Amino acid sequence: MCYGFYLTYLIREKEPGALSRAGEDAVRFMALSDSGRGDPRQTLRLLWRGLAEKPGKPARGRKPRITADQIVSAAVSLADRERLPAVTMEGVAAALGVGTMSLYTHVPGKAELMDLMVDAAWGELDLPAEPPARPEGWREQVQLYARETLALYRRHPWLREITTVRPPLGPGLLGRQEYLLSSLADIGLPARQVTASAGAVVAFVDATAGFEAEHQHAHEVTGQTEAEWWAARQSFWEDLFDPPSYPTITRLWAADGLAGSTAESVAEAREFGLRALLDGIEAAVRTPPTGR
Amino acid sequence: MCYGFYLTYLIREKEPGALSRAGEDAVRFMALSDSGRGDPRQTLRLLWRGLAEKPGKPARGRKPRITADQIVSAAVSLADRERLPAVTMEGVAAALGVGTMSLYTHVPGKAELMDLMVDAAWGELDLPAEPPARPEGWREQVQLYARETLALYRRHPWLREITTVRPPLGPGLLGRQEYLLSSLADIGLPARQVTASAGAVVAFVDATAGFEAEHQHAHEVTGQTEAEWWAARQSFWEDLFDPPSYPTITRLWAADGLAGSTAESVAEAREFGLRALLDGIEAAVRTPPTGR
DNA sequence: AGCTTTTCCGTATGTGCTACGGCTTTTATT
DNA sequence: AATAAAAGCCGTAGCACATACGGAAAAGCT
Repeated sequence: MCYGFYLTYLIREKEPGALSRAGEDAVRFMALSDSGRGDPRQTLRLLWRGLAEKPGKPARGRKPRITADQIVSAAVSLADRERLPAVTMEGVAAALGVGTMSLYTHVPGKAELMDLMVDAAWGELDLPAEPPARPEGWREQVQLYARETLALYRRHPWLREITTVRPPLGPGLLGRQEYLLSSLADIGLPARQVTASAGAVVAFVDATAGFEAEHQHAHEVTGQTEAEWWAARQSFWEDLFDPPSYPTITRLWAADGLAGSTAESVAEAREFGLRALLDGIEAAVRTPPTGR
Repeated sequence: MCYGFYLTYLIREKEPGALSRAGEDAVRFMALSDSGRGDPRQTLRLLWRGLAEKPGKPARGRKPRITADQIVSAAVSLADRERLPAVTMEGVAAALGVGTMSLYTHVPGKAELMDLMVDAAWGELDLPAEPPARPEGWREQVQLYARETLALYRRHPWLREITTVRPPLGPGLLGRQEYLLSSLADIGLPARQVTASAGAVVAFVDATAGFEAEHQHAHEVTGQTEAEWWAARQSFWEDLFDPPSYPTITRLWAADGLAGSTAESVAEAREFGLRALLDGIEAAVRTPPTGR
């Protein structure tokens, strides 16, 4: 999750000056869940497999029983249903009715499969580029992004479990970036702040959407409701929590005005925060804060 | 990462009405990296092991060679140096010079160890409760939180790799919540918006700090600089990127005004976003947005 | 000394990724 | 046709890791 500053990458680097040849990438660190090691060229070709379906292919050899697309969507539905740990090469292969190792004919490895899953998911966003469907003001456009992202995370809560510093350069994420940047490009900010504000929006929206989605799915997957989770920890309040040490928590607890379900509170924080963020961006348009 | 709405939990649930007895929690889903399954009681006791060092302990049986604290800090330094995947029970035990299985005497399992690591890390935050060291205005207090959090993530970039919907109820996280809530409790917002704004702040600050930290450490760990990473993907720009399909990205790229290193851009987005968020909260104080 | 309690840890099991290499299927060449 | 070449399929095996189990070792108690 937190593709926060992806756009930063997208924009900044054009320098063709290669350094390490890197036909074989250094083993990428794995965080959250892994994503993209191996030969980046190959992964890129897979990410953009929609294009470049080379037409005059000789097509020799055995006919493939499965395609990369099928593998990706099988993996995605597995993850949708049972979360990321359930996505094993065995499981995906079984879902397709082939042997485990057959997957490796179409996909370099699990990390690359993750990249493909991520980009496929982001590609689902419906962010119209043209006025009929596209909302009018930039605020509305950003809010559409926020809504779509929340819906996306709800459909695919596992998105949150895959890191993306140095994310897949695929059409899905690229499309998202284009949309957001185009929304913010001409509101009157200097270029630098266009990037900054877009980065801030993505960071906030992704974080809150991811959290909310995971929160909701936690119940479905564990079979444990939030109330049950708390109940199992009731001894905390009885034995360990020391009110004088935490006066504000205690006070707010006593005041209680907050009520509502946790889900509601989370949603409120999301709404409130996004509005505040947009207000702040708007203020920056009127009065350049740093005066750059 | 994204402890976003932790405070929501902390405040909302007091209902003692237990549901499932749950001496044995349902297997908790693992996201990002796992955290906390097993008997919550035992984990809680470990989290608060600082207190409750029962004084009149008979102290029978073999003397322990290691303590939970030692295990946690060994795990933390391992993670600091080599990231989360390097934290294996074997590795931690080896660092302490004991057999692998000895760890299980002091810690129920790896998931619980993660919880302990997380709470220990958050406990490092230096957030003074009293005026001498504590800044004056609430904005400054929140900014102090942001600075401290950024520093924390830089020290412990693996924090980002551990999920925390339903996080460990330990002193570290509790302390953080108390600080933030106390900063925002009396600025003039209704209780409900105190929670919302605190949630928004935590979501944003955590997301950006986590991203920035991971970004920086990516280089150190992989040995691959960002430039190298891009170089390995140069073929993307040459063969796959279609400028007409992404006009804004192309335009901003051409404009280039953004310059600076990616690290700078990330930092800018963080600063810009936090300022905007605080501005928005301040505006909400003056003019209740929903009028609740 | 013998008993109890607590800790230590070797072994074994299960899960998961993936390298390897043989096999099958399909097309091209002679 | 017969043979070669290409492409895909997948069984086996190796390795890494968490952890259940159970016995050995150490410390105090009676």
